[in-house]
Amino acid sequence: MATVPGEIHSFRQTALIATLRKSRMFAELSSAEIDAVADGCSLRTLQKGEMLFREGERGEGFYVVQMGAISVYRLTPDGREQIICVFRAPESFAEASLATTETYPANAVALEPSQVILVHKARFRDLLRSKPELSLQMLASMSIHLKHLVQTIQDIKGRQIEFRLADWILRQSPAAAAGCPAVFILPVAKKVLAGQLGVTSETLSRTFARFRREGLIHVIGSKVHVLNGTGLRIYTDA
Amino acid sequence: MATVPGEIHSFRQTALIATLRKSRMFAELSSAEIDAVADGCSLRTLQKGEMLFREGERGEGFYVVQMGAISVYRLTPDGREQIICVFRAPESFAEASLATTETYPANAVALEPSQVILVHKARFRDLLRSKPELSLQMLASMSIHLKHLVQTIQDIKGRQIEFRLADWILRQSPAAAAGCPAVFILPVAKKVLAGQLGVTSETLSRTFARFRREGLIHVIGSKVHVLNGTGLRIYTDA
DNA sequence: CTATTGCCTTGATTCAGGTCAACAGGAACC
DNA sequence: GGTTCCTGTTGACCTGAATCAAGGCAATAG
Repeated sequence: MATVPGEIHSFRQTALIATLRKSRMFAELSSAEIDAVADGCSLRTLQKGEMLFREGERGEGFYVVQMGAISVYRLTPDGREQIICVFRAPESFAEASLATTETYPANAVALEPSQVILVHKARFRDLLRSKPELSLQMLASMSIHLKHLVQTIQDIKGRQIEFRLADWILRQSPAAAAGCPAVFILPVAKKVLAGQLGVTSETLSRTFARFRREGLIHVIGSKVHVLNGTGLRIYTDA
Repeated sequence: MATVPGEIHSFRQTALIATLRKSRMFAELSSAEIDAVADGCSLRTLQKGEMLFREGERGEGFYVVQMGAISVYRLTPDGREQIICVFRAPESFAEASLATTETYPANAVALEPSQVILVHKARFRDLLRSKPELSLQMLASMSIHLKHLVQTIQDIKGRQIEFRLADWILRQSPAAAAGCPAVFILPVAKKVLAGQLGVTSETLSRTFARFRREGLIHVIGSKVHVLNGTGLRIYTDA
């Protein structure tokens, strides 16, 4: 992108490369290969609430989150937003835009101040042609998203927020899942979490309240105390 | 798979190659390349109701439908089946199994007597390594599925079967979508269609009944007369 | 120190769609 | 012929979650 003189540029580049290396897709590349990928990237900084892309825009490439959190969502015809997935470092998303000339099928917005790495389409395609192994990584990455989406579809129909919230809580805190009391901080606003779980914030609030009433958890602001992980299990097993 | 002597084998092979050529993924390959792909394939014939694979099984590769219809679905914890997608010739599915060592994340069953081509994983991966362009096709194919799933998630939450059914009907019959009266045959049993649309068969039945009462369609068995496509539009636009 | 604004909680009400149950028409089979 | 099995239709009822509406509580702005 913008040419930045020496020192700063190399600092940026170092951070960028470190992120790429942490991402699943590029984890197994050699230094030289990562450098090659990094050359086809640019960095974008986003304010909280700033859009990264919108549904219908031409895809420029795919993204790797370096910092912050990006919510990918669609708007239902009646205007509500259905969050498809929230990505954090060092996850990648919108890989699909690589393969087709089509436009992004969803919107992406920064939930907090964020930095994302844009991997430019054309340059990356060139790279793919010369590095067939890379394409297997891409396929793997996309298949994980596919699986995730399949899971989401299931969850949304598979009834009961109790289930989904209990499951989500236990995934946040391995200790709690093991049965020990534990505390963790909500990584996103409750409003956003509600979106992720596919319900309104009112419903999420009520479900937290129910868990609290049953003595399973204790919520203070964004701090969640899991008092009885085993009790939550009951919901997920149901 | 099983070696079949001369004539029959080559007949099979010809049909198989014809199907591969029609599939989006292999459409742009040369004859020699398609032959190479076909060498890594085997054919499987399924009775109606026969399982192709089950959730949790090791993925042997991905499939191209040659004949019939395959329903890919998951079971919700309470035992209902959520159909993810129904595939017909010459669509391909389960591409995701190529990239990872993981197991199939869903079940696949033949809705009618069917034939599918199994593209073996290991052999196809070898091919990918030597033909990087092929991997772009793969990526494109998977991104279409991704997009489809995103759409499905949206539809399931995005309320109102009226919408989904009206939309589905209009997609079955371009003529009806254009506003002309038209007739078409349901490609699957109503029960299955209900699953695809994410509702019970009772609800589907009632929705058909409503459309009938409103004079939009007329259903006799599996024959659907669209009387007023424009009227159906109203639901989809809402 | 008050307003304003955004986020969260809680209650009352509504409604789409699921569940249960009864029944009708076919198709396949004896 | 009758039986059984299967798919569809329709009705009665129930329920999970959305919607509407009213506050509460912080944090920031004036």
